[in-house]
Order: sequence, then structure tokens, then C-alpha cells
Amino acid sequence: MSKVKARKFLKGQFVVQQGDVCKTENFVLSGCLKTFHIDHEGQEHIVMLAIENWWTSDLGSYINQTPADFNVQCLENSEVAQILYEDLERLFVEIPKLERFFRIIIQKAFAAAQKRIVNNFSLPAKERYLKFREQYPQIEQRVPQYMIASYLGMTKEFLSKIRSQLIEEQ
Amino acid sequence: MSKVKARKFLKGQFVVQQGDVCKTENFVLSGCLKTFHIDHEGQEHIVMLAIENWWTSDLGSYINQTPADFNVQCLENSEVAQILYEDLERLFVEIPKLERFFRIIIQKAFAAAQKRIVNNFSLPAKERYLKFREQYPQIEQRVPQYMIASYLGMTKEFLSKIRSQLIEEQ
DNA sequence: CAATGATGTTAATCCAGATTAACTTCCTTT
DNA sequence: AAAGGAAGTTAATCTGGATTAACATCATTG
Repeated sequence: MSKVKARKFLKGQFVVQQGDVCKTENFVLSGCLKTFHIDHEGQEHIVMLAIENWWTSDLGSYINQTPADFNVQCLENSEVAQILYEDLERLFVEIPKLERFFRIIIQKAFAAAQKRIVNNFSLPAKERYLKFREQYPQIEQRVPQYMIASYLGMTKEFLSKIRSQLIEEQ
Repeated sequence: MSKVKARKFLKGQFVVQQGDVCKTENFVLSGCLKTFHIDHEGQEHIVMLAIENWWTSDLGSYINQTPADFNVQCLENSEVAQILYEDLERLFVEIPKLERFFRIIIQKAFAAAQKRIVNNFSLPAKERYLKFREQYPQIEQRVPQYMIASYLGMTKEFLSKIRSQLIEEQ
């Protein structure tokens, strides 16, 4: 009996909702999802954009089984492989190599998050965008521009301005 | 034969230097350390402040054994328990529970980093400072104010202004 | 105890990026 | 093909926080 279940979601559907407990770790089989937080002013802040072969969840909610700070929503019709918290923990005990696999993924994600924090402080908006573009060219084409602006921590208007500057430049 | 070696560092000494490969994972037995990046303009950006019982390293450099993006430097005389990359990986194979222990630590660190990214985008400087103060009161007292400003992504002058505002307010 | 360096403050000026708002495409759906 | 909504653009104005610079305080160390 497999502990992993593939589940289909339509564009717009939520895999995790802010306030709920995140019960599953999610592996994207197909499609595209955004992880975001809604602040007190109702503004959306995207922390992650996930496409095929990415893991996504509200890890903080998942590991402590506490209410989520983040939403995970499908930007396209998507298929997601899901595994429940208890099942994954049990599998880690049974299969140490699986736990190793996850440890390594999370280490990389953490190292990337630290670099992102520094970049957000040290690079101006235009350079953050250029860096994003070269790092995730696949994502840029699939996701609306205003969401990329949110991921990069700037307004859609300002990203639009940057882009028209870049076109002028060359 | 223990694979973990305690090592003493004087205030100002570097445990990791930007450009070198980070060979050890470091557990702070006593003292206080900062992890920071120097950008092209020579500006320092602090990503982490570590005191007793914290782990610190340049994880990206450590896991890939590539040149470090970060420096780790002692802010006080410190004692650090160090374990070499190969030794720790070997221990993980021998002792699955140790690997579990590390996986969980890193999951928490990653979840915290994601929240920090959102806070940096959604909260103004004053609220980031207030949040920091309640989250890490111990650290605030041990570390010079201009380093806290750097950790929070603002200038020392602005943090000074915020603090004098807060004093006026009550 | 001078002197030097590290830390912190205050105030004036400046600017990257936010906000606002009006307009344009381009899809969808009917 | 009209109508409504999502996405993107442009330009004017505004502001949180940076920059600059002068000064204050306090530890160290010679």
C-alpha cells in the first residue's frame, strides 16, 4: 500500500490555506504553484514558485502541525504527489536513505534562502530581476509578471519600468 | 576516537572565510559569532547571529564543498565544537537518529528563513526591529547595534532613529 | 592620562521604489 | 462581437529609508 497519493488540482485551487494545518508534503508532478502570505493589509507576498519536480508546502506548519502562515495555490491545472506527515516520518524510520534524500534537499533550500535574504538586502531591484531571469528562465515564461514582482519584493509597476528600461538599453 | 573537536577562537577570529571552502559544521559551545557577506561595494550584510547552542557555517559551501559566500567571525572569545564534512556524513550513515536530528534542525531553520524573507518584504523597518527584539532579546544585549541594523537590513543611522522614536513614544 | 579607535546620535539632503490613477491589451465568456 | 475581467504600461507624485557629515561617548592601549 503506497503512502504517496497523486492528486489533481484545477487552476486556482488551494493545496494549503493560511490558518489550516499543512498535512502533506507536496511534490509537483505537473503544473505550477505559488506559495504566498497575505499580510494585515491584505497584500500578497510570494515566497516560492514551484514547477515540476519541486517540493512545496508550508514547512513550518507541516513540521509542527500548527496553522499555516502560507497559502499554496495552483497557477495552472496541476498534479501533485502528496504524502502525509505521519506517513513520511514513518518512512524515514524505515528507510534511512529516504531521510538522507530529504535532508539534502532541505539543506540546499536553506542555503538558497540565506543567499536570497542577502541578495534582497544588497542588490537593487533591477539586479534582483536579472538574477532571477537567469536562474529560473522556465518560471519566468509561465508565471504572470506581477507575481514575479511579488516574489522579488517589488511592485508590478516598478518591474514593468525595469523591463522597459532593459529593452531601451540594448 | 571522537570526530568532534572543540576549538577556541579569540574575538575577531574567522571560523569561515568568504572564498575558502567551509570544511566544518560548527556548534557554538560559548561565545557569539556573526555570519556575513561582503558585497561588491565592500558592504557587510549579516545573515545570522549565533550564540550558545546554535549551529553555524556556510551551509552552501559545506554541502557542496565549494568556495564560501559568507564569513563566520567571532564577536567574542568563543568555543566551538567542529565536525568535518566527511566525518559527519559518515556518522549519518552509522547513526540514523543523528541524521534525523540534523534534518529537523535544518527544516526549522528553513521555515524560519522563509518567514524572514516575507517579513523583510512586508514589514517596515521599525516593526522588523520590534519583532527581532522580542524574538532574540538575549542577542540584542550582546551584539553592537550597528550589526543588528545590518541583520535587519537597515542602516545603523536609521536603527538609531527608530530607537529614539521608541523612547519618545512611551 | 592622552590618544586612538570603535560605537552611537542627530540632522540635512537625497533617491529608489511605492502609490495612485488613467489607460491599453488581450483573453474569456456570453 | 460586445462586455467584463485579468494582465501590463506609463507617468506624476510621494515617502521610507539611505547617504553624508559632524559630533558625542566610551573603551583600550601606549
